Amino acid sequence: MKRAEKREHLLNIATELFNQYGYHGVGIDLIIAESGIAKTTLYRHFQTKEDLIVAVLNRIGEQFRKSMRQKVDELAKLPEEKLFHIFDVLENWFKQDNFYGCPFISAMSEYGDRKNPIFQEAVLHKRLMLAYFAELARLANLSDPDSAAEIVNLLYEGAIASAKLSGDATVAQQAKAVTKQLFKDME
Amino acid sequence: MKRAEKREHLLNIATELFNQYGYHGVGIDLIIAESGIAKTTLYRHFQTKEDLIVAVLNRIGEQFRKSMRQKVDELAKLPEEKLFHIFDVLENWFKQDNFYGCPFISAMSEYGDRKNPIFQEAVLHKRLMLAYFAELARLANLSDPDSAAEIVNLLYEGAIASAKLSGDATVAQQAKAVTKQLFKDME
DNA sequence: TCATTTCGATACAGATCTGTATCTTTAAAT
DNA sequence: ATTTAAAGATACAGATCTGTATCGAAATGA
Repeated sequence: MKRAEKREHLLNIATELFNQYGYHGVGIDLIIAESGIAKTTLYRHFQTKEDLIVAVLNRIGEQFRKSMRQKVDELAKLPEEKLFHIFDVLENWFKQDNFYGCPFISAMSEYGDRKNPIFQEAVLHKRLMLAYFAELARLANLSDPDSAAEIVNLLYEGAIASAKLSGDATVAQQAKAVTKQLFKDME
Repeated sequence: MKRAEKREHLLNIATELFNQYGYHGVGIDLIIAESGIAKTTLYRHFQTKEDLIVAVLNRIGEQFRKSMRQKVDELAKLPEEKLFHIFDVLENWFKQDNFYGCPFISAMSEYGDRKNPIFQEAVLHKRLMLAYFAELARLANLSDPDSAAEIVNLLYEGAIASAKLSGDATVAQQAKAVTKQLFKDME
């Protein structure tokens, strides 16, 4: 395994463990045990545990946003409909076996200091998601796309929280239905 | 200080610390240092740290729901309007200096096993909140109060997450406006 | 007043945490 | 083939965690 591959492998393992057991709930020792990579090597790639967490969040943030864009583009026949399909993507996420809630929300819970780089990485991802919603709202020809994006964001965050709480993926379709009702005739 | 008072004092201190720094982020030693109560005494009241966390969640859940009811009742002139005023209560919560997000959401993040009593205590509170929303939806004469409650719950949870993320309390009014628009003429 | 009992302060036990130092092995390059 | 550099395994350091054991003080009851 090459150097870059080991870094990727460490990030994959760490992501899974953090998502399931939380950030404080997973120690470096568990990550190296599960990954089979030496502790020295881990600390050569990531100077501290916080650096590792930031790297994990940065990576899954990029992956999530890219995947969201792709799946929305696949689902939507018309650009105007893309905004609604984010909830179909959510629903599939909720149905996955390794859905343990939003890693960014969890990170903010455990590292609540706004100046902490972990918190800021979470804020960055959420702001990029909000910007994406505004982009889709413009494609839907909504009169106030920024305001629409914030409302969609409320339903989006609410759906994630509710799905984790109830274990019921259908909340995504509820959020979708509300979004449709709100923006059906608001061009 | 009597025995019962010490228990209350411990719960108050623990609540504040857990909310600010997270559950794994606060050790028993910090709680006893801040409260000025002996460790022996703490462990006489709460057998384990998890028991303490469950007690904290149970207590703030009861306080929160009771306070929510009282404030909604004060704000609403008509029973039909009560459903909307939950977001005014939320807004005041968001504006407080010691708002660090929802303690129950944080608890579920850190103790993600659904069988964990901590997780279950969080689920209990959220289900009681949902039942309260349904109660208010019935007061508003909505045709499908249970379904309305679930929609309100999405906006409610979304507002909490967004407020923590952005530090902006106005999301509560956005959620309120959306709720009004959705249920204005749906009696 | 004296015995009993409850409670508090402290030290400690044992586990676990992050991060480093040491030493061996492997790989690469000349 | 020999030197050099990188990487791995392991042990360890020092801090912190939860929970307990010990011992002294204070309150209570007869």
